Amino acid sequence: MTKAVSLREAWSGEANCLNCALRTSVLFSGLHEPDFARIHDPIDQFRLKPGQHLYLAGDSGEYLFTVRSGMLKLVQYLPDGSQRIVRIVRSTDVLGLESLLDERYQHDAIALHATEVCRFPARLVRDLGHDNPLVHRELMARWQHALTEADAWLTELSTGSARQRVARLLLRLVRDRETSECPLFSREDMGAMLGVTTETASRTIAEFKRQGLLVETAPNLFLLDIPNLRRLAED
Amino acid sequence: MTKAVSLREAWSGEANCLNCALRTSVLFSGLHEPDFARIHDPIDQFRLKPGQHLYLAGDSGEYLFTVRSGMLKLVQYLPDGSQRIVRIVRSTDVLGLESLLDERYQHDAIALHATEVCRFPARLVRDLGHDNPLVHRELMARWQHALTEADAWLTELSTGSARQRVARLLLRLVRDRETSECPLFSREDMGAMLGVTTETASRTIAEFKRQGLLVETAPNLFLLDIPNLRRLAED
DNA sequence: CGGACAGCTTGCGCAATTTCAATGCGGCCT
DNA sequence: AGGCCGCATTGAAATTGCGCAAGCTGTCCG
Repeated sequence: MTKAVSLREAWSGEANCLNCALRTSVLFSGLHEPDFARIHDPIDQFRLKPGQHLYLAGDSGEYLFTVRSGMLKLVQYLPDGSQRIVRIVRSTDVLGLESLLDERYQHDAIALHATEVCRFPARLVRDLGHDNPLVHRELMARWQHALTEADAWLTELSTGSARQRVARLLLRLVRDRETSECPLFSREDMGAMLGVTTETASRTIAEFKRQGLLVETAPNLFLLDIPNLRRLAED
Repeated sequence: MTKAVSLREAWSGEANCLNCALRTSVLFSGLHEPDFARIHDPIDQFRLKPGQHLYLAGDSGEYLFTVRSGMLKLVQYLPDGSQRIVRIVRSTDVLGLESLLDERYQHDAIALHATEVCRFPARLVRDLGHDNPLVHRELMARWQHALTEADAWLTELSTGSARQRVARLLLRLVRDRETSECPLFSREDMGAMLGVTTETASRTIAEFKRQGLLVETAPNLFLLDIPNLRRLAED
């Protein structure tokens, strides 16, 4: 099944940006009502099931996306076929910035959970960013944010023992969240995020569960013992 | 010795941007002669000795820099004091993009070799990027480039065995270079780039030398056996 | 010249992680 | 119900990289 078909199946309607619930926190927070009149191309929304991809590395990127809900992974591959997850994006995050430069997508973007996204033509965002200083600034901020995230993955999730990395990943997943409840994903994905094997990820999670640092309230939904995990992460 | 004093000592004059040898490849490649008249603030140049820092994480960033020659490392620290080098920047690269957003610098920027940089007030770049679409685009391209580098460090330099990482680092250092000769840096820095210990970096380099994959033509200057290193890196 | 010093190298034992393989569990399909 | 499949888990052996300590080399400096 090709990507186009796959994404078409995920189509869930046209967005009404003016009344968007996320409007204050997304890319277009700098727009005022008159600006919206300039949006002629339709803004489509999509609903992705876990495992479904939004785009693949090398696709010619003519769209940016913002995440309304859910979570996606950005994956890169090595020549030997091994994969590394270089970032995860969640609500209000932006994907596909590289399309603003007419570049092809750098990663596979694959949903980890059920996910909703809005799609913007790159040309539209380029034009808006051109004329509207707030959008321009917001774009820079998005790029900087992605960069900060990437750097954090290098320092926090690619250094130290497996136990430390897992602890840091868990803490990162609940940061800026109201609850300390946290949906996890497959052990294989965790390994690919942390640069360890699937088995090590599994063993570590299992060990945390035995030690009470994690409580599994539902399949793959965990309650975290934040203070103790933090001690583990920083030590 | 404070940063200000340190940098003042490194001052090496005011730049003549209009006649800059790197003008076609730096941030301002989109500027035409009349634009340069708008540059009122002086553009200063600095010469850094190895180990000297350009700025430190947390400094309030009012300047961007471009590298004229040499090499710097961008370093982040973990709470436990361990450090990780998240990027290296070289000729024509830009540092301190975060200052465009009034953010504090995210890393320590420290010279690895003798290094020359130009310094631009963030305000100047912001204004130019505002009015000149080419500068605007160039800024986005710089951000994207930094992001691509960060992702490559995650996939290439933080995955696989120590031998593979070292090989990939070496290859990366000579990419887009005319020669396969390559100046290295301390084993400690190599370790911090690859997420391994100093000893492991040392052992691996020593082993490569014994195997003839590296020939040390001068202290810390190496000739690479690119085909065999590539085989090692990809396998 | 001698000594301190810093950085590279190396040896050795240990701990962590990988690798390969087996087992178990739950959902899903027929 | 039975069987299959994907995924998590666990075990055991093999490997890798770490941590610590010692030796080595070249430089700087008195």
